[in-house]
Amino acid sequence: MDDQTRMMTGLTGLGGLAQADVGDPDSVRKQQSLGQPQQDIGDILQQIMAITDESLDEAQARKHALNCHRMKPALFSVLCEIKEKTVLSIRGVQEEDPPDPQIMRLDNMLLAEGVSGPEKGGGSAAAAAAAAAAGGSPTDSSIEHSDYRAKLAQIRQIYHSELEKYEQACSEFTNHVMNLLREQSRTRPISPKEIERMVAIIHRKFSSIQMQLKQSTCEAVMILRSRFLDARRKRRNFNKQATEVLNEYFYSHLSNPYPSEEAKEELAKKCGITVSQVSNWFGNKRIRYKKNIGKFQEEANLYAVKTAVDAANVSAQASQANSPATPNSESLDTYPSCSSFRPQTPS
DNA sequence: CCTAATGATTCGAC
DNA sequence: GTCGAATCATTAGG
Repeated sequence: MDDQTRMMTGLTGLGGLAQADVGDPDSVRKQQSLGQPQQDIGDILQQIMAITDESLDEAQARKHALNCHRMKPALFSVLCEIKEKTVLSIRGVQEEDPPDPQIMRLDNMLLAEGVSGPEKGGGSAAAAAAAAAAGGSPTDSSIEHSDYRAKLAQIRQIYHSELEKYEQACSEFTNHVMNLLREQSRTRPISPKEIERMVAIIHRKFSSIQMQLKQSTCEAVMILRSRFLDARRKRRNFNKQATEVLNEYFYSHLSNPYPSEEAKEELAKKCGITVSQVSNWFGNKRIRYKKNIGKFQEEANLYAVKTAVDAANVSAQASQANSPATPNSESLDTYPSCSSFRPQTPS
């Protein structure tokens, strides 16, 4: 008990850590059970206290002596343990939290947009598809496309350079702190675990900064995208030839105006538009025709005649010697109820 | 400027 | 996935 009080008086003024050290019943028990080495510990602590009053050279020498002391590792680990129990247990509770759903969402979006991930990846492909669906002349869509791509590349570049900056700063800072702590661990009870934890704390801080970057990048992409989508709505009417081809198909298949995938592809190629535009066109055409058959009567007759003439020409060429060409009466049908679709046209 | 036409989008049903 | 239907947004024509 004598030594205990001596230690306590020696320690007064060391601050919170020292208070905690002696206050912890565990530490008291440990120190008491050490028996003889208590003397050594007391001495060491006295010496530590005295260091502040000494000259730099003296202190340095003393520090070295302390570091070489046989009891140093034991004392060090005890102090680390106590510190662990008191201070760090409070701070280190919320570590290893699962990946933030928000940051995962942001990551996924950036990946999907082609901002993060492999160079010139899916994002530009998506943009290409969107641009292709934009319609109008091919030059127009490619202009929009390249515009979008350029803007996206710009965002991408900024994102990556910022990210790199952050990562560099993070690793620099981490190294700095680690070196500092390692250096200090020679005179302060700092366990490797604590250093590890500190690194984790730093990384958390930096990743929260990264999340802000990701968030603002996502916003930028969204704005770009919405602008692009707005641009997409700036439609162009199809050219006359394309409309003609589509109408021809529609009125010659009036009984079943549902082109197959192959037929759509064929029409798309002929008209210089995309398959989805062909689908849109037929969707619109069907509903609008059905809504007002009368209005489309004239148009229907026109195309019926046209296909009839074409068919007549073809059949005349094909079977000149065969028989007196019979005009294709079916294709002249203008009412869906009368016309019957069959794949009779020589293709 | 008003209106019809038209290409694209969205939504619910299948 | 496609389809019909309603709707939006732009274009074209008067």
